[in-house]
Amino acid sequence: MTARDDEAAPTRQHDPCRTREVLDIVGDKWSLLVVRTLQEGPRRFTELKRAIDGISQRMLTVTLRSLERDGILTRTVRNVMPPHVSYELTPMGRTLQEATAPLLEWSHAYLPHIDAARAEYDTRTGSPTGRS
Amino acid sequence: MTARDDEAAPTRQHDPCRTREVLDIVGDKWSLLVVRTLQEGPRRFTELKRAIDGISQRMLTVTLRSLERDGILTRTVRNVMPPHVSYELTPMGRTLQEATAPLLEWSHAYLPHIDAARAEYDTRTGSPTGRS
DNA sequence: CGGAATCCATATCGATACTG
DNA sequence: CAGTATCGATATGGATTCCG
Repeated sequence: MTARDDEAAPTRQHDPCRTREVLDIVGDKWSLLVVRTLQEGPRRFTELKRAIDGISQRMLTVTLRSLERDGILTRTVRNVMPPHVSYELTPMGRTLQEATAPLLEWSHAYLPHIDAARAEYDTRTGSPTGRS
Repeated sequence: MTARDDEAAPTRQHDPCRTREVLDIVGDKWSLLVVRTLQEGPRRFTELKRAIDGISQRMLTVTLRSLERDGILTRTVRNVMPPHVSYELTPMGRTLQEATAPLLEWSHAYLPHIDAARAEYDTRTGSPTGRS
């Protein structure tokens, strides 16, 4: 349930709930990829679909709708034949892109390290990968 | 200049897979919350459970195991009665915490704006989200 | 105290088919 | 071209119970 009554928040140390909500926005499988692709400028539906490898039509639509609803991007329809729909980051969307940039850079830097850590863990604990 | 002539606006993909993988690490429901709580120092299991409101025992265990496997945190067991298990960020875990800090700050700043954007979108489209 | 194991509800996602 | 609708597989997460 999404209870929107946060006026009774105790303001203790930091607010635990809000931190989680940001993942409801960009924590899904494709949102960050869409935001990152749109960072370079407006793109059409099929352009996005081509740019984001592996995404299905359905998930692209769902992701775009969600981001549009959250005010991260805008959807502009030109009613011609064939249809022309363009997506573009809002100012808020650009601030999101900037806020996520460090995380994307981190992933670049540390994913190999994580692969190594996983392998080491699996070896140590005798997990499926290593086997005996 | 341009060796290629027809590369007007290609909408290329940078590297699609790696960007996604970071979400397999911190894109779940609780990982960022755990990392953020451990930012303040080592914590025991029950301390984490109390600090992260709403998390179940199962999900805390699962999340901690995953982060341990990825080398984000360490698990230290003191074999006494009652058992004493302490979790602590690794150096790599701290770099992750720093990389996600901007995103957490962003959520702090923009979540109210997003709530407004959602309400406006739902009103505009007559969406059934909030029900009547 | 700090889990592991099981059961089950829901959320998420992909594939496919159809539409204006 | 840019969707929508439906279906089914799988992932995720909560509640509960048990155990050293």
